[in-house]
Amino acid sequence: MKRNTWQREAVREALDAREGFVSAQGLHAGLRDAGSPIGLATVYRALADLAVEGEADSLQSPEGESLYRACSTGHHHHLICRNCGLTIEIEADAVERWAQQVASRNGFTQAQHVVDVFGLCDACSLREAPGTT
Amino acid sequence: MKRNTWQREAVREALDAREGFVSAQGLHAGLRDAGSPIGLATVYRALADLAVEGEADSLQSPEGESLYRACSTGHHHHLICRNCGLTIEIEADAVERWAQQVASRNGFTQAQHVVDVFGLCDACSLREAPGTT
DNA sequence: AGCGAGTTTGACAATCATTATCAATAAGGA
DNA sequence: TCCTTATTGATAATGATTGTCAAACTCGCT
Ligand SMILES: [Zn+2]
Ligand SMILES: [Zn+2]
Ligand SMILES: [Zn+2]
Ligand SMILES: [Zn+2]
Repeated sequence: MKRNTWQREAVREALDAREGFVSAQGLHAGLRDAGSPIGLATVYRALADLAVEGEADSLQSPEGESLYRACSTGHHHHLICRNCGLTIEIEADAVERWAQQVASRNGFTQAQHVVDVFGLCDACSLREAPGTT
Repeated sequence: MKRNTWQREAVREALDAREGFVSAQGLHAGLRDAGSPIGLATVYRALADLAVEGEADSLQSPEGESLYRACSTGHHHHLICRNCGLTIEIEADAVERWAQQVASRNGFTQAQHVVDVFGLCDACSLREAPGTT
């Protein structure tokens, strides 16, 4: 049976408190800094569980790290600033349909998909673009 | 200046010979099995270069490995069988436009996107589904 | 063909995120 | 409260990827 521990709750809360995506390492560091004695392995486990249960979204950063984020509800995708990490959830039925179509049209079943858009947010764009340096 | 070595050529050819995506480790193993004395680090470097030069596509497997594949030309996405690795290149202007739109509509610039569909191919679907096992 | 500066290679060490261990702890039903 | 057993966490192990650096090689030049 699944038990309730303060650790799992702590991870859930820490995740909720974040704006964008965080790595397990990052979240653990944050918790430790906040005084929690929670262990690293536990954070990994808790995040993996949350992701399975649908309470968290997960994706791979370009560097290969697994990133997590508290997930509102339902299936959606993300628009992520690769400079400051700002994340915006986006829904796009059109893309969902397209993915299904592409899959079945090619004889594929049990289709899943990875759809994420990375870029520079409004604010960060200004700092990168101006100087034609 | 960039020099031509048999190693780089070997990697390019080995990659062309593959059907789906391969990991650097996998490609290296294959080359070694074929009798080549090429080093692992070199394969990593060659693949990274090919990816930058646009001669290879790269993506992260769900397990976090970097996978590479000889890339025909131009920007496109993939439909990948998560059982046998069969890969189909797909183009979808609609998705490209959508990604751009989502980005700019939210003030993002320099948008890139990750769009891949995973599923079970025709053949693999049969072996997984039948027995309600 | 022979030379030499500058690249590239490759064996091996170093990183680094993630997973496995496993004894100690604590959750929750009886 | 007591017992069973899931969970925790310090630490070791794993495994992919990158860094190191001397030796080998490329290629323009003579
Ligand atoms: Zn930003
Ligand atoms: Zn979707
Ligand atoms: Zn491709
Ligand atoms: Zn298949």
